[in-house]
Amino acid sequence: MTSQQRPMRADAVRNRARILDAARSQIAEHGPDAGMDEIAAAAGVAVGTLYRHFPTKTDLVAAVVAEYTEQLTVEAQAALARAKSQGRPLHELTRFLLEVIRVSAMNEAVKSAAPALGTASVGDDTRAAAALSELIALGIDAGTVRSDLTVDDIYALVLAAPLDQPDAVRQRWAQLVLPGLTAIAATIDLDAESPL
Amino acid sequence: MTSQQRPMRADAVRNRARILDAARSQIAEHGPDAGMDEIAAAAGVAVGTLYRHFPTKTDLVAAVVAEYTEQLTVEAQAALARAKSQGRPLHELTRFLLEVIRVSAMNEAVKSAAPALGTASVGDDTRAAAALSELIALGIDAGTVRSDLTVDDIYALVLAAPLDQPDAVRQRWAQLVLPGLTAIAATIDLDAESPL
Amino acid sequence: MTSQQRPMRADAVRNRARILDAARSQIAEHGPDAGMDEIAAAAGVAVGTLYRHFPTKTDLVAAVVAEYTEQLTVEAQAALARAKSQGRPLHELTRFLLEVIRVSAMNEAVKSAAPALGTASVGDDTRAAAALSELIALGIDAGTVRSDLTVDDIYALVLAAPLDQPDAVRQRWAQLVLPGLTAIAATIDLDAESPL
Amino acid sequence: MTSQQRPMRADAVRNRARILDAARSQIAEHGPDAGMDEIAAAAGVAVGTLYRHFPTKTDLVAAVVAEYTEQLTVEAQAALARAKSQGRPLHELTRFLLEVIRVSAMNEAVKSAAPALGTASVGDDTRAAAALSELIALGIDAGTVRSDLTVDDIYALVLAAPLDQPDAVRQRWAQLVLPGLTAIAATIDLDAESPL
DNA sequence: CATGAATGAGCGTTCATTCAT
DNA sequence: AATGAATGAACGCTCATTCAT
Repeated sequence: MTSQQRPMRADAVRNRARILDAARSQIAEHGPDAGMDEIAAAAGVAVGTLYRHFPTKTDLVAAVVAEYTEQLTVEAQAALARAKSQGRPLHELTRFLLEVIRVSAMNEAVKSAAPALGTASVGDDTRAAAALSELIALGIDAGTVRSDLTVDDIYALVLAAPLDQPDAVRQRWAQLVLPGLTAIAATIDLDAESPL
Repeated sequence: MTSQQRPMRADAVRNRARILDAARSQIAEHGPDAGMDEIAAAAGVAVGTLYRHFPTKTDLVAAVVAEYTEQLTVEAQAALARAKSQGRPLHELTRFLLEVIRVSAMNEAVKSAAPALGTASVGDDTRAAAALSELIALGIDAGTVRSDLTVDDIYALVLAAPLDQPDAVRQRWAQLVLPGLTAIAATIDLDAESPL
Repeated sequence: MTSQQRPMRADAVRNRARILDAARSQIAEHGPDAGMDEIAAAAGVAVGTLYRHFPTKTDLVAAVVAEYTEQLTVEAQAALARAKSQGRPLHELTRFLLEVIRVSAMNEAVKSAAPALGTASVGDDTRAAAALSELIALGIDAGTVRSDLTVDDIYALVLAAPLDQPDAVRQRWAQLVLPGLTAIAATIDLDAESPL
Repeated sequence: MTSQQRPMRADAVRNRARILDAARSQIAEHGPDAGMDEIAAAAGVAVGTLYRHFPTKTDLVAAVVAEYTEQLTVEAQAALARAKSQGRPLHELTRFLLEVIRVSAMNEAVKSAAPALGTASVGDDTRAAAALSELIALGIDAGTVRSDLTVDDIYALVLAAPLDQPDAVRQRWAQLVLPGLTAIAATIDLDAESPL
């Protein structure tokens, strides 16, 4: 996949990276309507070069999204590894979500741009899903994570996070949402209207 | 704001309503890129007429969003009224959020379109804010709603709801998120890693 | 076909005509690669106006070609009418071909552009075909036109005429080719190598 | 012209031939818009190599056309040689034209591409002209070829032949056109409207 | 010398907005 | 007041040509 028949030329590699950086920041700044010419200019290359690396705009956005999901995977696997070695799976799950919304801030517009362009959305990465699934199972076994939590729940929360908001808003969002992942949350009766 | 210098002519009123309906459905269907010509055609008027009522596309989208926030206001005031007459503020708050995500489903694309166009976002309606503020206060007094909850929290959650997802996803989201609004949620120590 | 639901606005009619004129001359001058912007500029309108009248370049070229085939039809029908009233069908056929190559000179590049753009080619007009068919029949009956001549032969010759050449070349071409349409031509034995 | 200062390297010779073959087939298949990259790929070389041999696209097309005119020359000289040894110059002239339209079928797109690119057109080859001139003179002396026929007439006919049509159409075209080259054709009075 | 990545003017087309009718 | 034709900047993309490797 990432291997090439021939190694790419050094300048081509550099240009590809610069284009991806430029695309990420331009899309983050101007939304899905960021122009290819502007992305190219921001990358310091001509449009033709951009198109040599990414034949269509959809391809370019897909590549940016892929970079982002790769980050998710790395975070998920690291969280699982820590939970295995040090225990505390709920803590790791919490930390994973906080970390995700942190790194996602720059990628928000990218994420919202993706569906509009027909690109596979965030959350298709099976390696990330496997790691999260195992992490949740550890938490449920430990009795700290609510027993009906699924990987899809995590993805839904990530997709619904206010990633484009300032850090304070995102932190507050986490404070409101994270309790819902704990074992105790499942026991709350919202209709009881009693202080518990 | 909603008052006019002169009463609008009957046909102008009708045209305005038809344009708003058309705009809502076109934006919902085709996203923020719905064209002014298509909206005009769907409304059964010419573009020129559309521009007489809404000088720019941004104005049109703002009007659609305003219609939506008006709905929020109505819901919030009804919830407050019920809480006052029947008690159970947490229940009403919960019900409000569920209702909001229900009516919002049709408006999701509209909401996502708004920021892209520089329109003031959902949540600026002071009447809704007043009602919610009072409702939250009732709940805190009753000891069922978490004591640090604010109106902005509610707006943040609404903005972060997966409104464009199927009903099942939205219901699940509510199950995960609503516990975070209760008094007990504030007592959970996410780092304790104990079953509580 | 040429009727409209509503009569076009006067300026729209004028613009359509100017666009067709400009398209004909630009395509004649620069070949099928004449740019839409240049055509629009030559017509004194903006590109958008051009696209309002002709949604794609193919449509524009098709319209230019249609104008040309309409001319062919008129010529063919006039030739038939004269042959009926005055006799001399071979003379009329000859005159038709000469007239066609005369009016075609300006349209040559257009004709060559048409196939390249997927437009139906010259020669699809059934009214012209009907008139020519009848004209040929008259000539064969009179014993002056070769008895195996068909309408397709005429079209083939028109398509093969050196329309883009100067008038002298086209006249010479006619001198060489027209004898082949006569009854006597069919009697020539090219292999006999005798003076006849 | 075809001589070189230094003999080309063996691989350069091979590359030049492969490029010309590729150019001929690509232009024949995709028309004048065949891309330099595609031609290079079809030739199995990189674009840079293509440009080393032919500094511009026009040069490349000119070379393809030159190859074609070389074929014409060979045919014309062979026809002349046969007419000298065996007599029957009209037969040879006829055969030459039939042969030309046969070999030209593959080159039609090339020919039509040439003018569009500003390349000198077919018919500049003086060796072919000399042979044809002599051949025509033989035919006039024999009394079988029309006495006013010139080499330019032949070229005009070749350029105007429906080379891109199926074989049947081209054969029919020959049947219609060849009589016009005979001595007898010059005697036909198109206006007489008599059966001769 | 060959390679193929980079260039950038130019293309066909779209669409928010303006203005003559 | 409504109409819809006209505007033109901007878009995604192509391709003949150049030049670093």
